[in-house]
Amino acid sequence: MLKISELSAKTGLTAHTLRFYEKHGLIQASTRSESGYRYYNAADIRRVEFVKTARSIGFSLEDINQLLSIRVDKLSHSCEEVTEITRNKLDEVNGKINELQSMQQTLQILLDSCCGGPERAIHCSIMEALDKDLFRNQDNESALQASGKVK
Amino acid sequence: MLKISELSAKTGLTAHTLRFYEKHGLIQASTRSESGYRYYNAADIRRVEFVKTARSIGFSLEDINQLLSIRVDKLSHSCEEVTEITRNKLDEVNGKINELQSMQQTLQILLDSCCGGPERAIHCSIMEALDKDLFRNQDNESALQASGKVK
DNA sequence: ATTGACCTTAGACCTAGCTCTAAGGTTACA
DNA sequence: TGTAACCTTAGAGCTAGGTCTAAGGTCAAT
Repeated sequence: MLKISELSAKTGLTAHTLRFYEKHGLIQASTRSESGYRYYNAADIRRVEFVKTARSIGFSLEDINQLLSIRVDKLSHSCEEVTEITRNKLDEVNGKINELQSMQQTLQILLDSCCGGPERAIHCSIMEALDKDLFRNQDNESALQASGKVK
Repeated sequence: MLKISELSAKTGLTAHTLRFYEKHGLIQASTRSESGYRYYNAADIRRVEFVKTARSIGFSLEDINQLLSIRVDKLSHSCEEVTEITRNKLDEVNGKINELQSMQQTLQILLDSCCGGPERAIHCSIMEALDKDLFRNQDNESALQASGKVK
């Protein structure tokens, strides 16, 4: 049975975070001392590790709550339910990657278009691009190329 | 000279957002009526469009504040300053993409490892993987493959 | 018995970028 | 003159996941 600071040391999660997870229904100390101290047994600890692992993969606390309710009663749940949570998360991650890759491309085009030197910014092609709003549509690259700013 | 609702219609930003940007020093209505109504002239509008464009690329409001202070006095600033802001943003975006791609890989491996069917979750390989903490290090794929869960 | 390290709770604070509400003043049109 | 649609401000609320504080109780070692 571990006290909260010992569990904190074992898991790398702060005592604050452990209490926060408890408040949100993710974990629990199945025993409390008379004075109210939390004591975590082996099963409690495994549950905390599960949460930590799921969190490190990127699952939200809400996702994890769902996964945990499957975990405590696996007979009543199917692999399909687990894969659905996982697939939803993957879709979300893929969506974010696409957004970021779009930003990445635009930023790279901007960088390629500018000399980047000590010249005064009076004709800086990045500033011009932002001013001319070459990004109204998805056609950034061709718009910038048409503007003659890409090397 | 546009009133705030007209500028809102023109830019697609809400009046709330325009006031919010003003509060954060990004934009301004250079004229106010006697009763306090904001009136935006052509230069004000171009500045708002600049902010909107920069925002759509992913620059933070703080980045945009820096870009704007360059924009109003280009003679005192260099292309180098502009590219530094842009490069920092690109680095940040690349960092996020890397994180997300790592999640993506892990989630894909999990999905590949599970039947995803109506079977009871009692031996679900995703649940097992989360329980066994196969993600303590970066070696996710080989750990999962070693566990024999990848098809 | 005292000290210092630990534990408890409720609740405030943080980020970033909005989004909305309340309470009231202004303007345009019928 | 009425009323609907607009405008103003200050400030609260939202998301997500913590992070921290205050005020106080407990425990172990000296």
